[in-house]
Amino acid sequence: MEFKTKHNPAPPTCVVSTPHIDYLEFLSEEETELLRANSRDVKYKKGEVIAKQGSFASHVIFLKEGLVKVYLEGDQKDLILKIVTNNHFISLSSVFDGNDSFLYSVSTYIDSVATLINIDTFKQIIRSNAKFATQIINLLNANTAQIYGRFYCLTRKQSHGRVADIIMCLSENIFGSLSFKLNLTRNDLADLTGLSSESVTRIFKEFKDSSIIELDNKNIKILDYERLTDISTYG
Amino acid sequence: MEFKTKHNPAPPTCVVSTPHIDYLEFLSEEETELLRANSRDVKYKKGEVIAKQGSFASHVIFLKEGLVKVYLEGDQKDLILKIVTNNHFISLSSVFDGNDSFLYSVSTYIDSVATLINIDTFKQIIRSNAKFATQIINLLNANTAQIYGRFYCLTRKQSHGRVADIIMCLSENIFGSLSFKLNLTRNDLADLTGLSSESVTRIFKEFKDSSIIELDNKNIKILDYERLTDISTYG
DNA sequence: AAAATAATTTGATCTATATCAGGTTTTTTT
DNA sequence: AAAAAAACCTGATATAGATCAAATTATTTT
Repeated sequence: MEFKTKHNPAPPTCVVSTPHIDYLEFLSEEETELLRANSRDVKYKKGEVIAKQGSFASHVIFLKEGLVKVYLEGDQKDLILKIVTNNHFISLSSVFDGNDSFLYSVSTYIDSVATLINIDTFKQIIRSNAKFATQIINLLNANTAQIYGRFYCLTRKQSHGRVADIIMCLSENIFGSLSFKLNLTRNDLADLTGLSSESVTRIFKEFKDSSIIELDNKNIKILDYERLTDISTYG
Repeated sequence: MEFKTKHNPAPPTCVVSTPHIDYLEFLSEEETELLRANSRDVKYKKGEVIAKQGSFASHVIFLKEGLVKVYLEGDQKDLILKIVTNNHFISLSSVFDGNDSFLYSVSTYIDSVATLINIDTFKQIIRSNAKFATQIINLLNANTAQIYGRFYCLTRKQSHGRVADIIMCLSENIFGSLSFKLNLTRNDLADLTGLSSESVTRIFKEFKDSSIIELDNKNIKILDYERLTDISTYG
């Protein structure tokens, strides 16, 4: 029997997959109350912009419900940094002295609810509660690890590997199942993989023709996970 | 007179340009002593590997002297995440519960001295000193902002823009002068820009021919900074 | 249900940049 | 100083994936 050692275990490339966060766990009753008093839940419809790159970040955003993308805008095409699922912080990187503006934009894929937490309150708690600060550091690091993985994927892998990556990441981290109904357009997938929508189409078809996935309109089923992994690492 | 508003000020794409850090400033005498007792300075020669991706991170690395690159290894070509200059932390992202391994490799461009700080000691201080933790969070965020900028550069800009970026970043953040002697090979530059060394050569020549830079062997002088900026944003 | 709109597929072409191969210059070693 | 090795430059060619255009299929609106 072969003993396989996993080296370089690849971080997920589309989504930050930290466990759901009960951020209140590390706070005293007082602190919890303070945070509650300075938070507000806001509903967003599908496609709406929650945060705009460059604008003043007066709050930290926690995604209570929904699914959003976090992306960089620039003179060229947008760059999607990550997808964030419910019960995760979206915008911790703006908790940053001297530059209280959003580094990126955030918009919703589906109807969503976000908790907006006043940034000064949030900072104040970080400055006084080292346990909480440690947790935040851990989250920031998980985020960094994921961004690195995605950075590597988009700069070093070619089209087939990228598409394989995104299929696996959606399956594992968003839908939690080998078969799922994709509520993203080919264009969304193109944005996510950094390819053109035509290329995504073609590669999906190839995967289908070689029975790696089953594909019926928007329904995807992964048939050969191992081959997908191979394509991801070597393609 | 035109009033120019800078929007989307681009973060540096090659290097983390936080001010030099006196990380002891936020520590009590006791803590400073504790840290000192659990730190060690180590000398590295040019080209040596200071940290290896995937290996156990038993310490946090602070670069006291020198110049290093931080890069991801993978099945494809390496990806340089950043350059780190003296008096900066190199490996904060490994201060991360549950995954105490280096996310990346680090190697020196020139002879360097690193302070290796025991990771448990470091974590202990973070957990008990919220001011210090806040500082670390700020550093992590500065790092994140820089990685985003580089991510954007390498995935969205084409060759000319990338070369322009790297020239400007080296000038501003590493050498602090419009003319400098490059102690990096064309291959290093290729790695840094994600291009082939031949492409770097060609683009350097084009920039020279259109008097954007002066180029004599390894000596570079920026003649037309504005044009370089334009190329960076639109090229 | 029909019409209109949007998304997807497919094939043909184009293009930026890599790769390859050769010669030249610079740097290092002897 | 000569020889060897490394780095660099230049032109020719190859290629992955983008773009364009037109046809088909889904979805939304009327």
